[in-house]
Amino acid sequence: MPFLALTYYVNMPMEEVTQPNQPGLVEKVANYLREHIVMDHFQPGQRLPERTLAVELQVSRTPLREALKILAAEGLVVISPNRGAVVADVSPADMKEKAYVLSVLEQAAAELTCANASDDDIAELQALHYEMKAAFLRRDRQNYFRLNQDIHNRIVALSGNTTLIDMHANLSRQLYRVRYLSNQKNEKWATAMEEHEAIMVALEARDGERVGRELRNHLGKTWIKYANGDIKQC
Amino acid sequence: MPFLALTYYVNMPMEEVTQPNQPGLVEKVANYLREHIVMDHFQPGQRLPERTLAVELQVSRTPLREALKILAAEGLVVISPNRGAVVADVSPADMKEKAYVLSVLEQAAAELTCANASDDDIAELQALHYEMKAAFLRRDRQNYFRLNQDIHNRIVALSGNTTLIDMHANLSRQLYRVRYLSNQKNEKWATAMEEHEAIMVALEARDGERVGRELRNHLGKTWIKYANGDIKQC
DNA sequence: AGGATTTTTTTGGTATGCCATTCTTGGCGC
DNA sequence: GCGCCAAGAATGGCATACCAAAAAAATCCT
Repeated sequence: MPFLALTYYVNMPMEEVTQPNQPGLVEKVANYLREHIVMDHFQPGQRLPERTLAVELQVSRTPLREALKILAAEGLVVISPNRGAVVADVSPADMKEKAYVLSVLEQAAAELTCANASDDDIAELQALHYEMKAAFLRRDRQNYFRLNQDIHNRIVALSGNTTLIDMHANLSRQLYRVRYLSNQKNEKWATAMEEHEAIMVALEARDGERVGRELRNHLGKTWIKYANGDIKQC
Repeated sequence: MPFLALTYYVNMPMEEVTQPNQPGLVEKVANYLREHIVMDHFQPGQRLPERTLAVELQVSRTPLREALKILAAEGLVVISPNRGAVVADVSPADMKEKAYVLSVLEQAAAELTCANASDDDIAELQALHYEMKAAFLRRDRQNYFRLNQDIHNRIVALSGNTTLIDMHANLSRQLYRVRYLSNQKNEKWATAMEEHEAIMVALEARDGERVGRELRNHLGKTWIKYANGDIKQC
């Protein structure tokens, strides 16, 4: 049975880059490969031979190739001419790079959100924040993670800048695994929670500059530090 | 003769997203379409039928389709399931969005560059800056534009963050036409030049925060304002 | 036996054909 | 005359076949 629905991941942003009303085969294949890559079921550097993969996924080479092109444009695989596709290297250095850019994007989004969001939007963010705090107090890492992602994504979504939103979603996908692992073994959970509190306070005050700064600092401390360690230690 | 080498554009960043050592047919097609799209030889919203385009370009549908997928991932075309590809809308609103994100990325890059670049790198930037000033004094818009782009791209390149560099290059491509037109008819050329002077001074002082701020302000004033006008007025 | 060369095999690149879906248009009924 | 429905035409989606290039393996020569 191909295309098993990977239900064990939580709140991964999918397919914001294009808007396929009814996903075709290429989208399915792309999603499938994307999930397996970001969940590290494929080793970085591993070759992705077209024919064997095609028979495994029970699809033809054509949609597979198109899916690989998409993934290449997203930076998840690297295609060398006449050499085929390999899973892109996800070295700690790469993750740090991407995390840095992500923090920059979220900072910028936060500033826009402070300027543009309605009071109801802010209220909803606060509601989610308190839900997350509840999960924190219950030591419910799963829901904490989900709500945390939701809050960050919403802050970006509220910016109203679709370019920003798409780029953020794309980077977010690529960092999903690091984020997930970071959440599982983050010893400074309480600190992260405090930082979130500060972010929400600044957000309520609509102090865009401050929200952006807190957010960037928060992200930097949470992931970049983690990416310094060996990614493979899972 | 297909694939005429569009030599009339200046210093457009091409193909930083992937690194095809020897460009295959798909890359050629993608480059060709990309150039024509950003140079506005295709109307936004115009359909891109596979068969007719394939015969025009004298290639088969397969590489064409793959090229379109890449362009879709880059945001230049929109592919609807069973509806085909159309040139992505480049409304002033879209351009403003992209320009904003670009300014954010350049700001972040500038901060990294101030921290990481060697003195020689800074010196080279200053050299380019004075070349550009020379072009300004000669009222040589063509070379001014080229050198201006070169300086901005180098500042980003010196950040050392390849993710940032790739994203910047991608956005830069999409904004190429707006930038070009803006350069052709920018009345506040002297102001832009002054801002560039300020940027270089801050860069020499390696004041990352100030460079970033000046840069973002500069970009905002130069393009976002222009994007407010009717893009079609060319 | 070792290395270089040639042959075989694997793999990616491209073209083409068939099928499904969608758009169009002509005809029928209201 | 207007609108709806159906049949045909156009178009995209997918599969397959063939070709070229690169990698691997076997053979031949030294």
